[in-house]
Amino acid sequence: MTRQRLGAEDWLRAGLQALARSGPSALRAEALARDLGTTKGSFYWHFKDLPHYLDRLIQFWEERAFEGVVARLDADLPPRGRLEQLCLLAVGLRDPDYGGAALEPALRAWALSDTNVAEAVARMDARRVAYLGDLCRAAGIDTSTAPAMLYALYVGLETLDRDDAEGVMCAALLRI
Amino acid sequence: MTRQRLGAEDWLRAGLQALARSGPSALRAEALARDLGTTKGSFYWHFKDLPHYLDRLIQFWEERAFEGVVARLDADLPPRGRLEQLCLLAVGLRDPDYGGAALEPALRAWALSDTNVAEAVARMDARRVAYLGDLCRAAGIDTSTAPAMLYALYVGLETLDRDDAEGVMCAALLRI
DNA sequence: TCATCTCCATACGCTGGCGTATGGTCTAGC
DNA sequence: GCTAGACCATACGCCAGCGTATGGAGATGA
Repeated sequence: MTRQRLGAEDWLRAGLQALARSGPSALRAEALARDLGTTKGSFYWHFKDLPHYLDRLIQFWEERAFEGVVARLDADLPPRGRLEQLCLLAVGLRDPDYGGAALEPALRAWALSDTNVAEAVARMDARRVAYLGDLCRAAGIDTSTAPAMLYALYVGLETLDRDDAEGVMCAALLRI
Repeated sequence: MTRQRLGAEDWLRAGLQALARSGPSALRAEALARDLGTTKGSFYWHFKDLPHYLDRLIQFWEERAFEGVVARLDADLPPRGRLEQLCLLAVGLRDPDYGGAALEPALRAWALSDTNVAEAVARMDARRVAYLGDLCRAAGIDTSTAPAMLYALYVGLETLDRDDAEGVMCAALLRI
């Protein structure tokens, strides 16, 4: 049973889930209200209007999508170990509370029609590739293509949502 | 100067371009009519309604997205050469008439809210991975992960639309 | 008990896009 | 030139979703 009274964060979580489930067109006040079993009266209490909500939603994602994975890494692992752990965590981890595996593909789709989203996604990509670059450098791996390759592979595996994603990532890591 | 009289195919090409440029929400009769410098009177002459148009659009893409690349391969190249040529062509080729690099990410986004699209994309993925598998087998490459890896890498590079996509794909091919 | 504040429900006007109806324009064939 | 058919413009009714206004329920403190 869900809580009776909702907070802004409930609406944001519901937004990410709806985005992952049905794409950007699901981000509408009345549809989200149906998902949450309430009415848009609550929505417009917590958020000024739809654009403000969407801004908060991107921000909500951006605050979690990087730290959420990196925070799980073992700090006492050597660089190469952390790199491998990161890659396998990324393709394996799926938090259904925040949309699961389909979230980021949907976000990238949303980015096509919203400049703010496009900028947030670009920032996130740059941040992640830079972090992969740091790990590769520390592990003595050539950084000319490896970070971009690992990240593209991650994005592709996430998009395709294949069952053998971990196996494929593993095979790639063995060849680097 | 564009033609005065439009055919169904003009609407389909415009649809793929709009999809790539602005995402699935751009697939509306009146918006497409604006893009083509006409009115929706023409749209509803060529198509019964929006769902029929969208079905034709998926079909239009599905008929071209596989053959369009494979037809460009040199038949007299050895298997490994064809494999490499295919991968580099795929990440390099961009036909702006059919939406360019952003098309397929947008299609995958659209698939989130439309079962028919999801099925078409899944068919296409399976077909391409199977073809990569054939090439790998013929080239004596282990097929347990290589086809899926190359394809995921392709999807990721296409999604990220990086300038160094060819270089990254090249590096991956050298390690297979 | 009562007042107050937080949060939600409902009703309303507004806009934008869908699909239809109807009439206009262009072109081919005669 | 005329006619028929292919193609497009415009106007209309309809509906879904936005944002607002207003009232009501539930908790909390005096």
